[in-house]
Amino acid sequence: MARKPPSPRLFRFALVPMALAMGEGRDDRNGTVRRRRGQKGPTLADVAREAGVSAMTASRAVNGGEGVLPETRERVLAAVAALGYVPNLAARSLAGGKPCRIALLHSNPSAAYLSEFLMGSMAEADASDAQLVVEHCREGEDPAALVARLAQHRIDAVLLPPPLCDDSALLAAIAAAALPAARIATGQPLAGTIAITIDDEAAAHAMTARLIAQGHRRVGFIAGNPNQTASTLRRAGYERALAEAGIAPDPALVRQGDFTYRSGLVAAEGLLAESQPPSAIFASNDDMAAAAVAVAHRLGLAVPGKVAICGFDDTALATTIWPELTTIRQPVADMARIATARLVGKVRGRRSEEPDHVRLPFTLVSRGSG
Amino acid sequence: MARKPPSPRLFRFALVPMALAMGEGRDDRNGTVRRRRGQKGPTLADVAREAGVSAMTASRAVNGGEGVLPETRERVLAAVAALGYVPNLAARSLAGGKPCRIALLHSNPSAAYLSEFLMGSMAEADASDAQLVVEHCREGEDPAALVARLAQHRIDAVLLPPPLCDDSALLAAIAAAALPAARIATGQPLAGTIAITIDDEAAAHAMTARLIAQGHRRVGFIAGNPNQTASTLRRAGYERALAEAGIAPDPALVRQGDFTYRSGLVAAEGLLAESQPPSAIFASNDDMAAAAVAVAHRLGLAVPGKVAICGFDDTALATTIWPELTTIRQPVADMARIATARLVGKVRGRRSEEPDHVRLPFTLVSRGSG
DNA sequence: CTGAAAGCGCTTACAG
DNA sequence: CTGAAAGCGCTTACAG
Repeated sequence: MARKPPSPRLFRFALVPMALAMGEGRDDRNGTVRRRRGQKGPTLADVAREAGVSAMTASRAVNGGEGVLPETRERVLAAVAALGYVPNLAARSLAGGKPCRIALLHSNPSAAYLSEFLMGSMAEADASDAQLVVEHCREGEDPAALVARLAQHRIDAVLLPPPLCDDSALLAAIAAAALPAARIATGQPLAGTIAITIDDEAAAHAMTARLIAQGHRRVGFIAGNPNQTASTLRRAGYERALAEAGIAPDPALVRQGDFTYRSGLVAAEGLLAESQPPSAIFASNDDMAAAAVAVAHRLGLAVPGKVAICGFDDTALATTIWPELTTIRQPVADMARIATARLVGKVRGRRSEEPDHVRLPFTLVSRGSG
Repeated sequence: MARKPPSPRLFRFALVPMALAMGEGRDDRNGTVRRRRGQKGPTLADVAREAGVSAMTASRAVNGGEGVLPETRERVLAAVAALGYVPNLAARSLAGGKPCRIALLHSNPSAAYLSEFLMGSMAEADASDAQLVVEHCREGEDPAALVARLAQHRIDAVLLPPPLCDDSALLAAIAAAALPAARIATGQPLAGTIAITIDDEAAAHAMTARLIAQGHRRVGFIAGNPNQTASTLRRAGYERALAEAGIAPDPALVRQGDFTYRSGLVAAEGLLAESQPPSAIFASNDDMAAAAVAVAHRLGLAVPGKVAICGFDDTALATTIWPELTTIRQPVADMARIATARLVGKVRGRRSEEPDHVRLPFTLVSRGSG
């Protein structure tokens, strides 16, 4: 016996609730409807249904929750937890319409610095739904060409770790392109760009003062590459500490380095060959300090017994060699994280009351070398 | 005089072409239509219009171009170039429905290795439209908890650089979760997982054979941490080279290290204190080789004059110290790139005829130390 | 405070 | 070989 077709009215009743039950009116009842489901986990719609609200409200609750009744918000968050909902970033960024691509420009691939920097940047980019792109700048590359390349890649902002943070030609090209930029660890913040630094002068002062407090009166100093503005600040900190202790600066105790181990070798050899050699050497970075340690050992000088040696940066090398280096640690990952967050804010047009220049605290790490 | 309303037919004609001319039926003629444009550059639709094809065809031409007339393809590509079109990754991944999140798991943050690894992985992830997530594994973390965390983050596959590539408990948990994994630089490829390696045995053999060819008969060896399978292979290569040269192995010339500088210091001191010290030392990594150089210098032994010293890995340290280390370079970035590409292929269900184990060529880098 | 609708830019079925 | 339509999961305007 043939079944009677349902009346139009009944049919509609049967259809609507089912569709609703399936979620967002999707039609799963027959094979004629095309489906394409990429995501494995639950979607916002699933969360909304679970919480008994609209997708909109669920979205609002998930993102900050502004303008949502606390009670509603709780309900949505409970659904999120129950379902194990994780937002689909692609959908979010497509719908949001505010893509944000940030380029990390680097020329001097100091691997240790770069990897810590990347950790911070990537974490922040991930959290802010921004995309991080790493761009290597070739030595002496034309800044204009570089900036053109960035435009081609739809870069919205740039992260400039040292030494690029102090490259004035590059800075000018970036400014000309009106690209937001964040300079990390520069010694010379500029108006119009974000600068995340530590107080290099204060850090160098602290290290030198510590040495003086230990009784050292002849403290040698190995300066960093003058192409980095932080070098000047470190030297200024050293000189101020000396002055405060009433120690007359001795030009013979200051040598120019360029941040390389080689330059540290030369500088330390010079310092330790002085007729009145220093009893302590403060190098402007760890590579040069490590070189000083090597020279001391070669000369049979105990470290720190005969000569105390301190570095700056707390790179991997500081804890690789023996004795391990007393040095200054910068919170590189945090600096990168903050710089990235600021840039995302700028790109997304967030109105920020925060100052463009952020100074993070450094740490004097006391280890065996001095 | 009032205008006559257009006939229905005319109206439709007027509407359709205008909409087409505006692109994809968007209606820009009055303010009542809501717009929301996130992207700054041209879209695929713009390219399609410029090339006089449908968006579909433009899409096909842009992606590989399978099943598109060469001529059509050329036209689309010309439009891409003319407009400076760059695909919107968010849209692509949302529509593609094949999101791919790859986690880079690391426990031993050898910064130099990690940053080079990241460069390769990020570049490939970017090109493949996959998302790279960096996950740090705490020392002795419960593998099951880690894998659960990965699931929570919707990770589709994992990248395992050393030493995690050899962590059997972790490997088991990953296998249990059916997560595709790529092990990089493991000494022991396994069925079911991707392994990207160099031939550690051959590399160590080459280095040792070179030393022997230089006239060294007493070649010391500092072994690596046994928790990395590559350590065994390096030692095997050293022993084979000795055997091939007819040199009887001397147990006094082999010391156990653990890849740290400290362990290299101890091993080198032992080796050089032998009554018949080696004239060359081959350390299983650069940190230990650098330590050996330091010990030699402290003992007043010229490097390589009195004792030649070689390392393995070509990390930043190899070119930081003086003399610079002769060592073996692994193409870390390429290894990471290939591993990432393979993983993306697996996740996207690409049928691959390629073997699961890929061996890349290494390079013996000859520098000043030996 | 909450929701129905449209849309982000692209690709996947499905047809020709 | 090519295309019109639907849909990916989410958010933005716009209304209540």
